[in-house]
Amino acid sequence: MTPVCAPRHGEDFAAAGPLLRDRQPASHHCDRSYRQPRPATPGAAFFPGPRPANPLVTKLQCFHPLGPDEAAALDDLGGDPATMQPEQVLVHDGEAPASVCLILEGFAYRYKSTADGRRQILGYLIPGDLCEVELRGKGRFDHGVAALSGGKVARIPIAAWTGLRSQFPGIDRGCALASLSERSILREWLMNVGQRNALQRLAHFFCEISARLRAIGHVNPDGSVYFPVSQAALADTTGLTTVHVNRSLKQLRKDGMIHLRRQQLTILDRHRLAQLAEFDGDYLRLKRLAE
Amino acid sequence: MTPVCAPRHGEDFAAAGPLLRDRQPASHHCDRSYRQPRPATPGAAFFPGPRPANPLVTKLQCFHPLGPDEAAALDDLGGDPATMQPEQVLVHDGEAPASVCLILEGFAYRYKSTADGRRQILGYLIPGDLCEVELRGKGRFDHGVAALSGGKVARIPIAAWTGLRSQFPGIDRGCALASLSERSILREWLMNVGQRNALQRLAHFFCEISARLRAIGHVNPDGSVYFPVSQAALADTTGLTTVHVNRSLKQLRKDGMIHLRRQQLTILDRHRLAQLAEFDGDYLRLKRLAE
DNA sequence: CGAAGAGTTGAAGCTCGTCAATAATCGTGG
DNA sequence: CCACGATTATTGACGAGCTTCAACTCTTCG
Repeated sequence: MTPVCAPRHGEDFAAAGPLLRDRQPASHHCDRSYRQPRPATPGAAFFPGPRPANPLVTKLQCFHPLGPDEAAALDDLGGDPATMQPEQVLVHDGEAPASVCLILEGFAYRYKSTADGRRQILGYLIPGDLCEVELRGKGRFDHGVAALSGGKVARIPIAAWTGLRSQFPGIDRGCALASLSERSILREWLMNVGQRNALQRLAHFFCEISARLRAIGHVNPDGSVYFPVSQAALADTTGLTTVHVNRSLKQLRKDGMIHLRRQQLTILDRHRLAQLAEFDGDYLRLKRLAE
Repeated sequence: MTPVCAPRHGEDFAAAGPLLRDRQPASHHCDRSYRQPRPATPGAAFFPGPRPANPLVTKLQCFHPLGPDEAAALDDLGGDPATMQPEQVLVHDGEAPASVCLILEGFAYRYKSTADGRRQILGYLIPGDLCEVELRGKGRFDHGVAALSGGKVARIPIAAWTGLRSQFPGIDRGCALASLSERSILREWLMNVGQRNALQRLAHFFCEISARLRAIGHVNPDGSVYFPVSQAALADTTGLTTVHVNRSLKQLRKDGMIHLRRQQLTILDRHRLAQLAEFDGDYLRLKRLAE
């Protein structure tokens, strides 16, 4: 836990562009937010090649095959993607948003906070992930959603989105399966935080997020993945403190399991890491897991 | 955690009736499982009055009003309710059951186990709760479900159940809302285990389960509720050990917050308990909360 | 370069876990 | 109705994992 009210230095989504915060006084700071993350080693291409226009297509196809018309419909969704900045709130706790929120680039996270500012991260949203309104109309969020890194989001009006889901059964089914996957992840996280020690919790999270990133093709040629998760966020994810996260990471590094530096995560020994964490990715329900 | 392979001394549901275990050698032990729990104090009526035939109706109405035809359809579901015995497995981890499982009496729970026998309880099923197959056909469980106490279950064939949901929109919506409630509970549990201390975790769980039981009318005249949850189960729910649960309960009792004895839980000071746990029942999404 | 954030480290302490033994309770059979 | 065996609850002593506090270093970015 980290005793700061989440989201730290949070900004309102609606007031994103012009609003400047004391913490980020520079005027074109937001550039950073949707720039491709810099390579881990100078010169190394960050992503294998040009990305498909709509990561949602890639993501849904991890769960259910889409027809060409369905993929086209999703591509047409577009709208104007907005940039998101680190710690910017996408959905407030208690809000009933009028739109569905699609992550195009970067990471976001769901969270809950305690009165004294402790924060629990409830899940991560990576490119292609949707932050849906639960059941038309009725959907008050019982948690918040915020950007973890800079990136891009698309806001899709609820009407348009439900229309799309009802019109294209493949999309609908893909989303339903993705939603089940999310619930399975929640259960696994509860297991993680409730029953495993610090080393295992971190190892499990690394296995999971790397599987998800691989599934949507977000792997660098050298096998590393973009991982903009600070140790403070790791702490709030695993129910530990930053200090203990730091020490546990040191251990994992010493044991040759991972390499984590400059927002680049490399899993050096997938087998041992999974064994330590008792990780079995079946619960993710991904059709095709890279490798 | 409790280092025993969950479900402890588990029995197969299919082989329920005749199967006897070394641990329970007596031949009519199963009597206990579907008997009404005995009164906390001799002579006290356990339930206010005769219960409605189908607790599912009561439960769904906590989320969405049902038409008379819909309630009638649920009543007709019936089938032959089977008795369940404590620790009997209702759905195995990894199973793809052919029926939906409705709890009629008693408590059940979802769980996951580690290799070394530690167990995390992922949620409780109380009368009226359904253990649905997730998405027709595809539904392999990534966790197990077992009876916590003795009770009764009804098995509803998937086809009949999906038919019912598609035929009656009120039922369908009620179930969808109930499912959202379950997910919200999962998130709240993650928060609980990740960010709160032992006292708070227990307090929060008591607040939650008592709210759910009140919502379906399972309250005794004296305000107590049937609570067949052993300290070992509480430990596996909260990610603590039985010893520490025991000490924390002692503290809660000393502070005059709860009374817990012989499977009867009374919340003596709801306000202070909720305050300690930072409990706000909104996430349960119950339309009418008793009181 | 300088400031701010993120990561790292040490020392001390507290919450919670482990081990182990005793007491209370429950269900069953005599 | 009481006694017995098994499970569950309770307690003490001790130890470990994790937290807290606080300082320092490294990285990032204007």
